[in-house]
Amino acid sequence: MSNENKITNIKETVKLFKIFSDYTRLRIIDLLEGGEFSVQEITDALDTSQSAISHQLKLLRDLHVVKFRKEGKQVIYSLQDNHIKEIFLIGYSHATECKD
Amino acid sequence: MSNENKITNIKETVKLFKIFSDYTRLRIIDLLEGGEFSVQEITDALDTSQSAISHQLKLLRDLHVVKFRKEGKQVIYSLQDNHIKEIFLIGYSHATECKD
DNA sequence: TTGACATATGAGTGAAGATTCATATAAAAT
DNA sequence: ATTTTATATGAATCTTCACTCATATGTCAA
Repeated sequence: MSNENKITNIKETVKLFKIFSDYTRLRIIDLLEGGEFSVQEITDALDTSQSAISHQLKLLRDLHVVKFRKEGKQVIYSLQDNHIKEIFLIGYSHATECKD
Repeated sequence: MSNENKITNIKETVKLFKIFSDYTRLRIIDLLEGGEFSVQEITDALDTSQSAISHQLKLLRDLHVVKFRKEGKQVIYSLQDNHIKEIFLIGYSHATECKD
């Protein structure tokens, strides 16, 4: 592999890990693990401001981590693919099972 | 599981993912994948200031990601366990193989 | 023991990023 | 049509964090 590609790959990997490296975002992902939820439900569940949640959802949308559908005035979010689920679960188990 | 524990677990997971969410740190980890290297070698390989590298190494040390031994005036670093290697490689392959 | 080299570290700076605040948009209800 | 409810978003603020700069520590060589 070229050095350029190597750099690009590392940078992509950083981007991926960054998704999971914020408390609010990870709680959203953790919640959405369990199904689909409206912004309201997410906001209530995480006890965080609606605005903060919406900003993070925008981020996750832009990164193709979540998808959404509209239902009346509500917007229902869910995880985009299992891809994300997998990485989250692997990290979660590593972080919790293997204490040093 | 209690809610307290859940929160703690998520926070631990965030910490874990944060390790991998910086370009310099990830390059260090990627390099150390290949064996042990002195600070000098790391500094040269990553073309970054010695100070910046040392600061990140301190972080990685504190998080038990790397271990080190002294050899004369040199300090030789290597990865602490396979644990870290695994997560890095999983993230790396997800980030690079599965393009959207 | 003095000087050169390797690494570590505290303080300061700057940039990225997460939250708040105010407000916009859009759909439903009255 | 107007009000209420749900969500989104721009700007400002505040925080986190990575880097630089200066300097400390420690080891070897002369």
